[in-house]
Amino acid sequence: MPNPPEKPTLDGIESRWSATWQVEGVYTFDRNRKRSGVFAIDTPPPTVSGSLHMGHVFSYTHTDTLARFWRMSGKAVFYPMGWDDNGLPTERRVQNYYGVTCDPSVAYDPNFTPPFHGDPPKDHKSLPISRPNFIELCNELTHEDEKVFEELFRRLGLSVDWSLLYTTIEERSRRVSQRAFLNNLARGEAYSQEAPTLWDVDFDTAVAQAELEDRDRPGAYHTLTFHKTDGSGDILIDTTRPELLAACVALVAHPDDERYQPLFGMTVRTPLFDVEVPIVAHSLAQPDKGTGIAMICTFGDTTDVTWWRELNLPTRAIIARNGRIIADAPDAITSQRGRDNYAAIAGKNVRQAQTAIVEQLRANGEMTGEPRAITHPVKFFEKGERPLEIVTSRQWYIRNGGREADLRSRLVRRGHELTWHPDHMRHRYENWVEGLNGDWLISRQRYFGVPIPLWYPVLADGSIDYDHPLVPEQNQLPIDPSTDVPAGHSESQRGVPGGFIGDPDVMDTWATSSLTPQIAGGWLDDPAMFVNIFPMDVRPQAHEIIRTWLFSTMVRSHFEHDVAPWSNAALSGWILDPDRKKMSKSKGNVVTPIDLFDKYGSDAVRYWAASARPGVDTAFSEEQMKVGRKLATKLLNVTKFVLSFGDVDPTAVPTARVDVAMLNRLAGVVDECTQAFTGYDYARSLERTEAFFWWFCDDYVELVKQRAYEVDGVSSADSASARVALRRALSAIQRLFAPLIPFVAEEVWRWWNDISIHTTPWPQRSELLAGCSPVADHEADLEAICSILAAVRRAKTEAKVSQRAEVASLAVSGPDAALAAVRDAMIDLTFAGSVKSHTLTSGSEIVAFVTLAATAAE
RNA sequence: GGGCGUUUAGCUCAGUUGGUUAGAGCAUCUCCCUUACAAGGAGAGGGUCGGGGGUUCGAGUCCCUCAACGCCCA
Repeated sequence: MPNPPEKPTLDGIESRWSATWQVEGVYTFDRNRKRSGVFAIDTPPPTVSGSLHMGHVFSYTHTDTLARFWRMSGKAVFYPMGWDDNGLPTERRVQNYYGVTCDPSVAYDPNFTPPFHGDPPKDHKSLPISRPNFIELCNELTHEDEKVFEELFRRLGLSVDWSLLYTTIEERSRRVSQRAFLNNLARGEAYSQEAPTLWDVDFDTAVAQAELEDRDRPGAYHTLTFHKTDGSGDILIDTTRPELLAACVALVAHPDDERYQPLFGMTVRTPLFDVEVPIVAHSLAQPDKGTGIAMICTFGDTTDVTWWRELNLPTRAIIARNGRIIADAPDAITSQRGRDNYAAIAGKNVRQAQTAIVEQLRANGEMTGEPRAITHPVKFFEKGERPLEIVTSRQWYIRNGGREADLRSRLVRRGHELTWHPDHMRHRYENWVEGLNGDWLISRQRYFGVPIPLWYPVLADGSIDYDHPLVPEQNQLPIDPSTDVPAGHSESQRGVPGGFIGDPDVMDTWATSSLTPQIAGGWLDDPAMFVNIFPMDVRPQAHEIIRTWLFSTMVRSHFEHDVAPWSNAALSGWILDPDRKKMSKSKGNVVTPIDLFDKYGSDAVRYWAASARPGVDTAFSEEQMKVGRKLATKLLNVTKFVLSFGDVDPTAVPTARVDVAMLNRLAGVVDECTQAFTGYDYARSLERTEAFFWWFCDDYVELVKQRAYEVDGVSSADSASARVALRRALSAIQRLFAPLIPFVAEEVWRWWNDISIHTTPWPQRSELLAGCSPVADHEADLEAICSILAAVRRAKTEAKVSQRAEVASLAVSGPDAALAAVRDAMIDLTFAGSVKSHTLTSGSEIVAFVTLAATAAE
């Protein structure tokens, strides 16, 4: 027996149904289902050290609607959650929160307590602590942050199976990450190399190409005078980095540049340092930039690295990892004045060095004119504050096609195997892969991360043999080579000749998060389940991390499984503020999701999110949330109305023309929504459902209400038709809304059902129309009938009378087919419009003449 | 500089393979307390579909071109 409450309300439905879903295990993944019966989602693990914002709410809602649709469609949905707590963002947050820094030279203190828990005073000088203490704090704080995240996502109504939760630093992830790396190593896909590396001097770590960004920075061209060694004069070059003059190894011009063609092969002497360098030709030199001839230094930018490599130039590095000029001058500087000039910049940072060099150049007359200010793009680590330098260091790489055209094209083809939502996002992937210019640098000189699981032999002379790393046993994983010991060795051999030393580095966060399908899916722990979920169905994510997360996941899967890790990639758009700017903290336009849940309800916020087309940047709109709340309220009320007739004979069949027509229209909506969701277009499904729903409430329900009530003059058969049609429609409508506004859908469903709507099958055309006679053109029928209803309403509105006012006579004329439909619906039109008498006559166009009854006031 | 996207009503956006008079919501205006719902309902006004050119019987939709805005990559 249906049991709607006396006063339906949206208050408290989130907490009530969240709790019920948890208890009933509504979202528990059935791990016995075979691959064809599974829909598997590679959920993005949010960075827990960051804050929760509307962007999360927005994109995670999109994924959840898909999960719910497929679950109702009979799939076992693999929908895990993960927390990305690994890596630099967590380190930074821990430093700021507790007022500490990690110093590996400090000894572990088992009784350590941090000086602060949040908001250290501004003048606090951060306290150096040991690496184990630091990692303890990282784990402690991320655990707190994760609780807040889980609370938000539960409140949002994500249908994740929380028993599948993983974090990117936990034991399982470290094991998967190290195992995958060792597999890459064994197959020759990972290698270490001493090479020029992009280096952040503040974070003191190498960074990868994918983490770079160009930022426009002010700079200045300085015109330097180089002296031809044959004494035939000087050459002027423009540079923005005169401080690297001591690192100059050549001058370069374009091979087609007629101005410099005669000089190729000659040598010049550098200003200040008197080093003889060749003049070389390379097509990357830009004739229209400055004087058209540039100095090559080791290393000022990535072009220098290319020139150095392709032209086989010597190395004269002068910048240390701390961003300062190293103490010892390159051997190539031999003149006394050169060594004196170098001594004047040694130990300075690059800005100070530039000032000093410019002074020296001026004093020696080797700079022409004044520096000319320009703005130019400079490479930064995306999280960094100072320009990257390039230093030479030993690092680990995973091949990604950046150095092999063959692999590159195979990875491009892998991208073609995906269905992209929206489709044009495929170009981002292709552009990125085709533009790679080096392999993926995965080692980071940091602390909180998955260690590179290797040791190296220390040779008799104390040098380290990087070419023959010692590899752990698989059952040892995960290891920390700074505390664990390789097989056949003892701790006493650490760091001594004839012994070993652990790799001090950790892997980049992406090197682990590129394995989320393997971590969440149980690659190592639950291979029986893994074959049932992998390759997964969909990777939902933000488009700005196609080059990092999506691509790196593709690389790992390509190597490990020789397959694309998913069949679909769904790229979410951004949230824009009402001025079409990307929402950000600094602009002060960020709204807290919890406040919006409190204000409008989770369903209303989801409604706003689900209204956005897949992949489209979307304006933040509280107006849309208000509309969503209205919709939820309407669903409560109309459900109460439909259920107010008590039990309905399950064998009853709709017979009235308008009832069958309505169900046919709804069947069409069901088809459209099924098709839309199958194509990942939750927004279209919402739009179609919603449009139908408002028509259903405003026209259909108003038409049949009196008949359903079985007021005087209505037969019980006609009444039964309306009641069963209402009931069938209600059931389908609630289920169509369930993926989108799951709380209110569950609320109204449970008024008359025992099982959760979210595990109830998705509606079907056949159930709506079961037993109904076929109709020729239900849309024409509905349009004819509703046009008469509208005409009656318009007449009353224009007369400024109540819609209850009586119609003395209604004269309808129109084509026979339309008249037939109107005739069959006349009982409804009569009650809905308070029509006292009517006539139906043939005509060309359907048209109604409405004569209102005289009222007492007139 | 290369790639991609967007441009439709005051605002936010639909408009699928070209096909009646281009739609919705919000906002505005008018009216109505009708027993599912006033956190509601009925109705109205509002657009040379960014500019220009072309293909076609027919273009918001296809082609060319220009412009503005945005994003990704150099």
